[in-house]
Amino acid sequence: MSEDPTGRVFDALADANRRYVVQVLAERDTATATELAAELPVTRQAVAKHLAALNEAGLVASRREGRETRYALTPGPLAEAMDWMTSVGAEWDSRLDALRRHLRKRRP
Amino acid sequence: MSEDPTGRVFDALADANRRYVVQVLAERDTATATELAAELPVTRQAVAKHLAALNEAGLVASRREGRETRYALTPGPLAEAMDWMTSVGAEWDSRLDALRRHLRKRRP
DNA sequence: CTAAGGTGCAACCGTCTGGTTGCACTAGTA
DNA sequence: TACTAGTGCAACCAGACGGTTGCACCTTAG
Repeated sequence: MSEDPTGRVFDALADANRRYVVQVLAERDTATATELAAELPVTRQAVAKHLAALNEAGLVASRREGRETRYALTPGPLAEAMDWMTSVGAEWDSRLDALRRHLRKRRP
Repeated sequence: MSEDPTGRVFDALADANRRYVVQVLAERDTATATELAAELPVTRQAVAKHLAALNEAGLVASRREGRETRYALTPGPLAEAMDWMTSVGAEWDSRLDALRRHLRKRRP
């Protein structure tokens, strides 16, 4: 994979625990590794690794705050990944129409 | 990962070769493993594995045609993956606005 | 100062993954 | 029939991955 931004995003989102972290981070604004570990069936260190992966994918940013490190989303790369999907999806298209209609619903 | 449709899609799209296969399959309608292998720096068997992965993710379907097996896209699951992205993305939002405008451009 | 909560780093382990090679099988073709 | 192109299957390998444990290092509360 190495230097492949889109690939890193997809790879980061491929893990269910990582997706859960992203979801939680989307609801509340920030969270720490230990907080997240409490809601997941894995160790705090495992979560830390996941956060590191998300960070390397550019999806998350860390900020030290006293004795804890809080993480927050940085959604730029996610849009890029979606961009890849839409541009490829535009080629064969018929299904994509349904998708577009679906997106419209969220923004009347 | 096991039984995780969304995860399998993201995982399938995480590999650059696999994404290239999807891209090619989006341009021309169908292709065989050997055809694809000719345009990639890997063996035919490697491509076959990638196609198997894409197939398991539900992104691709195979059809035997005489002595060759042609593959074609089945874009349903891709929309599901995008759905996950949009529904999560909707939470924090500001960046998502730019994305929506971007999508609108493709469909005036 | 001391104790405790929160991190980070490193080693280790089993498993999955992308890739290869080798071989056997099927289907058209000369 | 004999040849050739296209597949499929299996074994194998090195490296990455998700996860764990153990420990040392700050930072705040008593």
